[in-house]
Amino acid sequence: MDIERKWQKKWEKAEIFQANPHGDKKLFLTVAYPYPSGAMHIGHGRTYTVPDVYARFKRMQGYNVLFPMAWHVTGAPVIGIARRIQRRDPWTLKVYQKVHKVPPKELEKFTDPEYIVEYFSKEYKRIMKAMGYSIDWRREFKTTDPQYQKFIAWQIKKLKKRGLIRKGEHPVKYCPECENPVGDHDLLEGEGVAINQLTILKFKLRDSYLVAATFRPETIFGVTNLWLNPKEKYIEVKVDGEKWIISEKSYKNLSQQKKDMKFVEEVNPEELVGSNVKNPMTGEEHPILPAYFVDPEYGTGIVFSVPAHAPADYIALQDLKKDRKLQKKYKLENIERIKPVNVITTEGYGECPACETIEKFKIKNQKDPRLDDATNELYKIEHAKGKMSQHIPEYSDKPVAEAREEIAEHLKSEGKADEIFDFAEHPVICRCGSRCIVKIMENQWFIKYSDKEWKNLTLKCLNSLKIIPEEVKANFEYYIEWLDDWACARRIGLGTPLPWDPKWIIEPLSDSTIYMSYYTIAPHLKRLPANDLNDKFFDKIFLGQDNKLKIDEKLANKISNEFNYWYPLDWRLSAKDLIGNHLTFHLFHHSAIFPPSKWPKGIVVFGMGLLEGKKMSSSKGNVVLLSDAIEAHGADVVRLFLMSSAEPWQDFDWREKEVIGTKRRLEWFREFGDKISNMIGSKRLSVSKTPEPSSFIGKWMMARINLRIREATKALEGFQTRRAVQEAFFLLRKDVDHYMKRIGDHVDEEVKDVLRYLLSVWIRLMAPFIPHTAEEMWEKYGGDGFVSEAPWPKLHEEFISLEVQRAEEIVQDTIKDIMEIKKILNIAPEKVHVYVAPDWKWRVLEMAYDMDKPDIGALMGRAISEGIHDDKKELVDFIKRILKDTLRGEYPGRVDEYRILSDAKDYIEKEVNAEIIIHEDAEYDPEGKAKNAIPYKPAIYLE
RNA sequence: GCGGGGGUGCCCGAGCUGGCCAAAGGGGACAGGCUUAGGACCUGUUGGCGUAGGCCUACCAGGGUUCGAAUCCCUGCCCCCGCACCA
Repeated sequence: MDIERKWQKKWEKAEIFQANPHGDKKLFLTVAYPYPSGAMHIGHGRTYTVPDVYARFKRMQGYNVLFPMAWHVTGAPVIGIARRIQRRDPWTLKVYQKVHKVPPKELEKFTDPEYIVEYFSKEYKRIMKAMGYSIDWRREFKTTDPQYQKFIAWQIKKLKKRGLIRKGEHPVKYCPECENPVGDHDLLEGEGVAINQLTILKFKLRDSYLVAATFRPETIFGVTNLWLNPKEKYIEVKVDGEKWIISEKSYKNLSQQKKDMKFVEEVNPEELVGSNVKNPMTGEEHPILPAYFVDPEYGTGIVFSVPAHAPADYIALQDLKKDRKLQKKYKLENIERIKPVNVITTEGYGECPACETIEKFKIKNQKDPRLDDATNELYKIEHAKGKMSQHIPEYSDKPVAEAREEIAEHLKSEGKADEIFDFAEHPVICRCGSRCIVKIMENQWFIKYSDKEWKNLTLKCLNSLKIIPEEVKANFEYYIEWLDDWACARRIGLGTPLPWDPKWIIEPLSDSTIYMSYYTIAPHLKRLPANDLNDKFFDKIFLGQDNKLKIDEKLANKISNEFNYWYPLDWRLSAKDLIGNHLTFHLFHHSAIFPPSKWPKGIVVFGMGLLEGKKMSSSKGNVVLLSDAIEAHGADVVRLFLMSSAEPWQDFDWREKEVIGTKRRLEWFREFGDKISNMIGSKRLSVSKTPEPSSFIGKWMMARINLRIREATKALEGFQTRRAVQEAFFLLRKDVDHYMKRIGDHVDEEVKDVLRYLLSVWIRLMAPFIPHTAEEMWEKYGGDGFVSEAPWPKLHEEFISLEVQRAEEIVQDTIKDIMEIKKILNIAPEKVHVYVAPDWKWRVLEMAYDMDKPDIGALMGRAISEGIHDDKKELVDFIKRILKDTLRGEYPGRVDEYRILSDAKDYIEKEVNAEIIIHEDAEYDPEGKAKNAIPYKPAIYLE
């Protein structure tokens, strides 16, 4: 732990992560800046470690790397949090005490939203430093800085000038008590509940209308009656000169959507029951009937009944038919005569799909909880596969999905229908305790992502960049296509006011689309008065316009040059769930504001974090704080674990047990360093000198080291951190273990050279992942300067010889074969005879590889004609054998098996615990085993 | 519903441009070494069968292409994620 702090201080003092323009190999990467409303947990740890690892890797490769960080403090959540803290809301207090571990003294100050973000951004910064991130902190800013606000104002004005901003209205979740729109985090109940658009159909009753809300306007042709709940209160309201009858409970919601809606009087639902209303489509008369399943809060509290297609309607009708008392009470007659009317034909269903569904689900009455499932199932099937039935005028044979739209449009245009919004589920309750409603926000500002031309430009931008992983590209395409106009301003929260309509605050996703460019100039702007940073200034800096500025021209040129040096952004990293908004906006805005040469060049998308297999969630307390993890295991362990347990775009799972396993492996690495340095003496690591061993195993080790360099480098280039760690650590470790076993105690100069080289390479390969440990070892074993600035291990492709690796495989396979035979025979032989394949077998093999499609006949023919081997029986047996399983893949080339095995003789003897006799000719072969030898697979005889 | 991604050995997870895949790596379990019995560490085993290095059964289920499929195609079942004004 002290080691980690020590190196963090040294880095800071040496300013090695401060990036200034120089040289032409630059790399600029950013990761989504945090919204500091809570403590940093291990999920965040992964998010910020990935870019750090990549930044460190690229720095070692000689790039001038810029990795900056800032704080996204714009938005509403902290306002709500502060309010709840002030109110001493027990749930909020508990979360902040127990989950975010805020000390009581600090928590007291959390009634100020600004303080919350200040507290947590400090905390974040502290932990980011403790994690060893190679961030250039000079560029730090927060999104409420006056200079940044100037930048945001410039950006949004730019869009407005391009005609990409418009005004309109928009439905939102709204708390009438707080008089504010509410987000999911503001809710006590009803998180994630969607807002649905419903069609309302007007059924005329005398001089007023009963308005029924529905998702399925197309079923209007199958209406048999209307339902209302006689236990609830109903009222008459005036809308646009019309009289509507709705439930009292729906009034609150609807009155926020129909601005001129006025309460007129209460209506007794009991008196309505039994009267007839007129169908707006067909003009038929339908009776109003009582039903208790009708939810007065949902829609309008009035439902029209389509018993053929709605299970609830059907069962309610059945219930009513059985209930003589109720019929009598409301003087209902001819109830029996009401029959379901089919309107939709769906394959697999008959005249009355609702009846069939009721039977399938075995539903007894309208109080059955399974009724929802039944309704849902039928709804989905009919929507997906249903067609309007033959007898329906104008719409017959039309798919339901189409007919639905057309019918609603048609009725609306005739004034017989309207639309409203409602929550998909009730209730939705604000943290203040009151029920939320859907409110139509008027005069809302929108960014016009629906603009066709803009979409095309953005698609072009998308096609010009690299996306990791590639699969999510389809996702981007989909979102660009699908994205509609975005409400880009809010009435509450921290942020930048809209320049032309300052009572609106620019919404947080809209103010973080091109801010990466801001990092490139942030250090300078900090020292300039915000008022001097007008639009002309940004036009000059970012777009190269030749403007007269309030600030010194030389300085402005310098700033502009720095922007041009760093931009475009090479990599943007962000989470998977932000593809649909932030990342897509990022592309939209860049394409609208910057020329193609400044468009982003790459995007990396992250997965989520799991904790012991369960989804992490701060609000549920299911998190491990990053600071606790560092405390318990050390930053390098946390880093290594996070990087090795999953690729960035996959979900990772924090399992304490495996974290501890990672810790042990890291300790092993440190100890291994000591072990090696003891073996080779305390000489300097050989960074530039590459050994050239002459022994097989030495060559093999060099091949493996370089193979790992190659693979780890390739993996890191593609942000495959897990793969890189596998190669650079686990697999290399396996190779090294093997090498150590192979050399036994023969430590000669060659071995020392190889080990010195190995250690030097290995520390550097691991440095991006475990920078503190790597620095410590680098220093200890005599590396030059910081390992963070050391050159990335150079790949010597020439060492990666297939032949050398194949040779070692022969040794290993031979041992394995001997062991297997020993096991089967259950004997402990004194001597093991090993026979290598004779020359003629190699020649036949080469011949076989030479042919396009080797078969027995052709091979035999050629072998005989060339007189390769006299014994035809042996020849044909061998050919059969190699045709069966040897001829696969690429021919690795002929190897000198005798030399290889002789070279490894001592080792093999130790492994199999018997004397090894290697035969080039089968001069001693009592059981005739030698004939089994084939290339790469010597014959074996135990005695 | 729309869109995206998946189903691999006890668990996690690689492989999935077809052959060297009974399938990397980790975890767990078992056995042995070490040690004061423990912890840590090291070694080995971890689908079945087998008296000569082999055979059989396996990568959700079913079908197909191929000399050959975990890998390609079709069908079905199941799972996960996003769908907005929320960072």
